[in-house]
Amino acid sequence: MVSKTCEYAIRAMLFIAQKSVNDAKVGVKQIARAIDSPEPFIAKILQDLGKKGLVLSAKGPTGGFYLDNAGLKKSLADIVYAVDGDKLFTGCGLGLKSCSAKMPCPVHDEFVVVRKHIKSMLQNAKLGDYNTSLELGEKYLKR
Amino acid sequence: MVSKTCEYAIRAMLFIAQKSVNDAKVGVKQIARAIDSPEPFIAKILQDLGKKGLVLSAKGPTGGFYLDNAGLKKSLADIVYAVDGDKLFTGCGLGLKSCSAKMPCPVHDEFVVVRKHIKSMLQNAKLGDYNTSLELGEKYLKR
DNA sequence: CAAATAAAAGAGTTTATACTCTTCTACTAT
DNA sequence: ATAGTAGAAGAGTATAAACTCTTTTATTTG
Repeated sequence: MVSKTCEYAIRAMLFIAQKSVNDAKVGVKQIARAIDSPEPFIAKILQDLGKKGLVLSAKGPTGGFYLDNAGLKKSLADIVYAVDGDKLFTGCGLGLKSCSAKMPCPVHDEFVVVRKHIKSMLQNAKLGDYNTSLELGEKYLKR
Repeated sequence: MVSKTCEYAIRAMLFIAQKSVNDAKVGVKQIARAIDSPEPFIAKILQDLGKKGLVLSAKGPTGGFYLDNAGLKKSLADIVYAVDGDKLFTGCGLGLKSCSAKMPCPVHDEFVVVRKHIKSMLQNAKLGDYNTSLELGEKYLKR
């Protein structure tokens, strides 16, 4: 559905969101532990998201990654788009380049519905929405 | 969503279905041309589907691949399952191995709904369902 | 200012997927 | 029978995604 890189990105961002409620910052090491990912790999992904303005970072002691209020309102769809591009939202289900309403593949109409479903689901899921359930241990980011 | 191999498989099977209405058989060369795929690659995929009982084949002149009535009633879900396994239907959206209702990732519930949607869509789409629209040129298998 | 900490950057490796090439075997029409 | 057609099989290559390692640069605390 989404790339592995994107899965890591979402999990990391949800963790950062959880820790950002009181202006705290989290280092890569802590993030990697929390989401059970290779540390240098998630570091790279976050650098990328930082460049694209989806996460803030500070260097030096007590530095790390964090989100402001605007960041907490970003959706999972924003992350997916930044990491994987729009192929999940717009590509053809059978891999045809010119697939469209005018020149549809056999399952075009069905896929349009499914994709809309996925898109709206991801757009409705905001990074800050899961803080309390994560805090309460009702939802998990690893294993 | 599905692997490229699986996309080719579906397109090839839909083409074979279209040509199987009057007991005709189609060769790999013709299939490759019709769905615009590398010939040896689709040959291999179809060999595999043949072993799994999803498509029939005959050797020699006038031989090729074809489907019987039972085969025409198979769904796209059967093809996806044969080629990609069940990861599309059952895997976690964030890549967690132990994700379940008991130990859910943050988006578990939403993904369950989406996956059900995808699954039922693929189960409802039978190989034989597209013969007339393909014949009429309303739907496309290449480009 | 110095030391420690943490992100930034970029090159390098591994692994899986996609795709190709070649050879072999079976079948069937003439 | 034999020649032509078509599938079967398996090894081999290319490319992209996933992941790692090392070095550099910036910042902040003492």
